Amino acid sequence: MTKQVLPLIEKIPQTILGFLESSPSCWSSSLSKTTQAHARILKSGAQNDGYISAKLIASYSNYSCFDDANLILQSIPDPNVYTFSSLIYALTKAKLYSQSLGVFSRMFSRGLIPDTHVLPNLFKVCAELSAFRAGKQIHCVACALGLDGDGFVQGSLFHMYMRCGKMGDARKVFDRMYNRDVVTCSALLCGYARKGCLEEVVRVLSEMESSGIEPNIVSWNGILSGFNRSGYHKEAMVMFQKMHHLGFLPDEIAVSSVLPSVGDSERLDIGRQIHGYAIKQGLLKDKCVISAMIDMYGKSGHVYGIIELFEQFELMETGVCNACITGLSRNGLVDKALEMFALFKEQKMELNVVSWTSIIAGCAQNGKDIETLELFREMQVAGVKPNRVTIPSMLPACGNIAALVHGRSAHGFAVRVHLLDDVHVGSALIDMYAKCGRINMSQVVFDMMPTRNLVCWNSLMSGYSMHGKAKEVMSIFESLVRTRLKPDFISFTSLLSACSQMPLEPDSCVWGALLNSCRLQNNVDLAEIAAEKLFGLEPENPGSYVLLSNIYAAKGMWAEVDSIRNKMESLGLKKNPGCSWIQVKNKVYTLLAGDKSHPQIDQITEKMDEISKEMRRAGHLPNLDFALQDVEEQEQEQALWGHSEKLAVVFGLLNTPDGTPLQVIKNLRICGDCHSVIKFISGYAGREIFVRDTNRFHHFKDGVCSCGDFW
DNA sequence: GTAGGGTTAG
Repeated sequence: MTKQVLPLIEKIPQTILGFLESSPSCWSSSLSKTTQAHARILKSGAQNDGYISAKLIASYSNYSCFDDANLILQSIPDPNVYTFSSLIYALTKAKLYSQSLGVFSRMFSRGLIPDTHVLPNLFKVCAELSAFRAGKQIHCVACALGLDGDGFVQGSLFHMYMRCGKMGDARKVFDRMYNRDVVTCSALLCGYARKGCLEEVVRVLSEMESSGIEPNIVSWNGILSGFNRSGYHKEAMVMFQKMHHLGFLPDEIAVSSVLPSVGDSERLDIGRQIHGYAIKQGLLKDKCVISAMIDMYGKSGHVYGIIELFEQFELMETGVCNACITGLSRNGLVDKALEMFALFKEQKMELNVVSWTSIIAGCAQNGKDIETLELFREMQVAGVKPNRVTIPSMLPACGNIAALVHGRSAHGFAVRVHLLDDVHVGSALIDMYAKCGRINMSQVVFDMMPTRNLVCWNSLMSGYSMHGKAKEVMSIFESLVRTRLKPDFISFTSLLSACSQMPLEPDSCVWGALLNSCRLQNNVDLAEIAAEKLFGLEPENPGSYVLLSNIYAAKGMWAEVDSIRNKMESLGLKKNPGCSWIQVKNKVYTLLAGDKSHPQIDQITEKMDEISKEMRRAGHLPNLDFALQDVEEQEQEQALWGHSEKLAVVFGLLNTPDGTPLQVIKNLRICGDCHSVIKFISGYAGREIFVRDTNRFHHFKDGVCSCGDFW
């Protein structure tokens, strides 16, 4: 019997002592033994004894019967610290942290004083919940009770502050600890590395040396992983070299901890040296080393490195395959990545959420929007549950092609699995809704976020700016300035595109905006200046040539139009073909400008004729300023009717029930003629029509457009 | 009954 139990036993009546002296199996060898013991206790009237009830609580908790345990606690008229602490211990062990804290607060409010046994449990709870304030309060209680010199209390307290990232508090506890060993020192080293404090790391190392505590491989690996995980790449590489220099041979863990930093710094030279070292030490059998090495080559743009390592590694291991998919997509080889992914499926490889998210992100980042959505569906069919990384990876694809239905269902999923607290998920939703024309939903998502970072604010501002809502952008910017966050380049870009002060050196975006205003104002002279700047800044972008040519064409300056066309030809630049997308019944259809091979072309032409006649009858004439060829009027008119956004809208009219809103996206700017035709259709056909072009949103309703005919 | 190290997805 321990010292603590003996005084308790002296107070226990004789009948109860009988239970204690019987073998432990009588209490807790099975749940039924516990229930039997419970029944006997109730019969003997011993249930109100603090120690006996504590043992019962511990036994019930052992079988996760926390309700029974709680009931016992509540039924005792006069529970003691030991009774409460047995439940606190059990709940903490079962990771029911909030409940554990709840029991503690009940205990504390009854005036019971925590002891050196309860306190470590409480600090562990605070550590797991990152509940720094609660932890600090309990620390104060411990100090007031004079219990903060206890080794266990100090150890758990130190751990709690470390987990909460409070290095100052952790260090104060550390300095008072008498049982500092290599384990505690390693934890401290890792904590400082996570904060990027190279100086502190070096100081702790020298303190260890002077107090005769030798750092081991785990200490070094902790330093490496700490620096690496928080993005201190240079520091991670410095410490890797230092460790090697001091004679510690980096092992598998050291190598896989430092390689991500090497890749992020694009230090292919260092990466190759580590590769050589890994071969020499025989570390290339380890799956983490292989994946990290593949990842390093991928980040450094060395595709052959990826393939070579992948082919050398004999095992088909999920992590290694995932690293390959990411490495290939990162370097634009998304088709190759898709090919590999198909092969993995064929070979019945175990594909996890990282595998699916990797290929989904690869597709989304390489313009394969439709594939992205298909893979997202396929993933769920395969029984792999998307997570907080998958959702923000696939949402941009929904935004790009305005696949509102898919975006909404991803939103619904995020709600069901409680992902809305995540800033990445939130920002991606804000962006998706804005691009799908639902800026109000963007605002709703933003308003409901519990915490917001700069990306969330920027997404909302760029959303409003895309919708031409300058006032809103400015008022959001003002609110942003009132927070602790600091607006960055992106915030200012949204603000600038919404208003026109300009404290920065104009870049291609600004000159592009100016060129577009010249088109609106028919200002050829200024347009030529802006276009010249753009030709210098982005000589390979056909957009600025086309825009200037449009301005000439609108003024009937056909010689200038020709000269621009010749210039483009001599530079080998081609006008991007006009292309629009529309979603009909969950499927996205692509329509190309002037495409006469479309299966429904006859119906489309017929419908267009009908609309054209109706328009003429209503007094609208086609706006030939936007026809870009110097040809006869009738031909020009036909070219206008071949514009992809008109084709898409008419296609939508034909293939959806009356009254269904239509959603179209265009890869170029919408032309003025299309704008007035679509405005007309929205009234004539009674449809709400959303058209998103490369930089603006147009919401047509009852013959009017949200942009006020100015874009 | 406290306490240290790894890869691949945004």
